[in-house]
Amino acid sequence: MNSINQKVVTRFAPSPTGFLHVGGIRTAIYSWAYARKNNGKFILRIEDTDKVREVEGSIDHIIESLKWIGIDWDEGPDIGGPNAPYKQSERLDSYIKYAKILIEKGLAYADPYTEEEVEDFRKKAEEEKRPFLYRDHRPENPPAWDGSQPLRFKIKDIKSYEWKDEVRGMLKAGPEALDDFVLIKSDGYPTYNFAHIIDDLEMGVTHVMRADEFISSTPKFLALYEALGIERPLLVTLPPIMGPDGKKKLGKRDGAKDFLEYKKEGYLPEAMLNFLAFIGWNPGGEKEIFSKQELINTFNIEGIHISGGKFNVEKLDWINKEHIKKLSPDKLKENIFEWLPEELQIEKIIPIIAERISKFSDIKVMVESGELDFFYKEPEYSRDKLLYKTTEAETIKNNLNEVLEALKDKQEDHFTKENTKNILMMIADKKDNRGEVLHPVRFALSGLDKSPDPFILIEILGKQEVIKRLNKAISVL
RNA sequence: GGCCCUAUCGUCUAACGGUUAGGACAUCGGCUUUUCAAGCCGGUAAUCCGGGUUCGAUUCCCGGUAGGGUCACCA
Repeated sequence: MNSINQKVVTRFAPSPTGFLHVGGIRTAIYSWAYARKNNGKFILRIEDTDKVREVEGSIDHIIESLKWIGIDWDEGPDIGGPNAPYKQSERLDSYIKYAKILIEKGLAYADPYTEEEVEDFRKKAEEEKRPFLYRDHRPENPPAWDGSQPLRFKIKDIKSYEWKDEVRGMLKAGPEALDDFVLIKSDGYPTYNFAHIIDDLEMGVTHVMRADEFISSTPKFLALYEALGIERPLLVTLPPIMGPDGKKKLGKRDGAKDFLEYKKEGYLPEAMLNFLAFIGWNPGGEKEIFSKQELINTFNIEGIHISGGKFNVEKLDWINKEHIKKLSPDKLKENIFEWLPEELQIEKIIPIIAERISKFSDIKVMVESGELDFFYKEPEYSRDKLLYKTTEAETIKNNLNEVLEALKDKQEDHFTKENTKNILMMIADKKDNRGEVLHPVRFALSGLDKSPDPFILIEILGKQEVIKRLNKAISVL
């Protein structure tokens, strides 16, 4: 077992079969956060042993996804490291080396069957509602392995296993979980089952964090560790992230999208980090908004959950909003301007937009719905709307005139939110109904049923535009 | 079907034998500078069922039920 003083080494090992979705990202977050918390090492390794399913460009896409959310690694395919290479397809010599050791020990043998024959065994087992076990068909005198057949691991001791999982506690499995699995495929590449064990060994990985679908194959891994006489890393099983129905594990098939889509939708990477970390882990307190550094400082294995959690978009939006609020003025401006059309890039509107969005793509919706038009376009006035809940055009007209009178002699720099609020409220409070002052002013300036309050509108539009619009509105009445 | 795992408000969760079962999101209601948003205040809402163990079970054990994972020359 690993001594307590050993430096923590974790890894994230995706296969380049397309994009990463939130499930993969979260696994990466935990491994990374744990390594950072313990001043350990985090490795990125690419498990590209399935050449058929490999998708061109995946590695770059994976790296881009991880970098966006703020995960960094100490060793990896892009930056190298003492255990290079970090792509399994380039580590074939290692697998062959260990395969030969197993052959010599009489613990690995060539599989003489064709794929079709094995497939028939499987189908038969399935029809009989039995689990498929290759070892039921284990050949008595297998040929010498020449690399053209699959090399299988020979399980010498078919027994029950019991092991400790750092999250689940003691886990067990019957002998049915053990089978002669393929070590090296007929194309010369190793299987995941074999390769990851060799790599973890050579790279000194101390904690293997992965989702719970690997629990059932753990006895096979355990048998392999025994056969090789090697110390195993600590096993940390992560709970699944469930799909929208809350039942099935989230997968690409049921809506799991490319993680980078969240970037396109205008989510903040630190919000994604915060949100994802909290599906399946909780530090125990009531604090929910965590910065990257706080997350690293707080992360622990004890807080990892056993059962799965659902991906809740409403909660994500809330967390994102909380992170937007924490943005520095410069950062906020930078982010918001990125989403605004040229003519709307007015610094003064940033606070208004910021309080109305939960993610930056909401700005796009606001722009498209014309909600922001009044900042640079004179509104079209409707008499009915100006009248609001009264039918007394004279009253409204008088009120608007009163406001106009109060404002027109003020200096330009007097047109602040605070000042105009005092002026307007003083006028409004004299009336029976404050809305008969506030609403027409707001509408005269924005032309919208729903808009920010009249005071901030005055500040943003400035003296000249305010006077102009008030006059125009009065002329309609 | 075999093996394995899981089970607290609608959702994410706190509780590590003793709490009026707490918080957050969502929802509902109220307040403010009578719109909208935001903000603030408040409400509704949960221990899957049945047995044990115990003075006492959300918590420990067993069974049921429901859900999930896995049974590839995929990872």
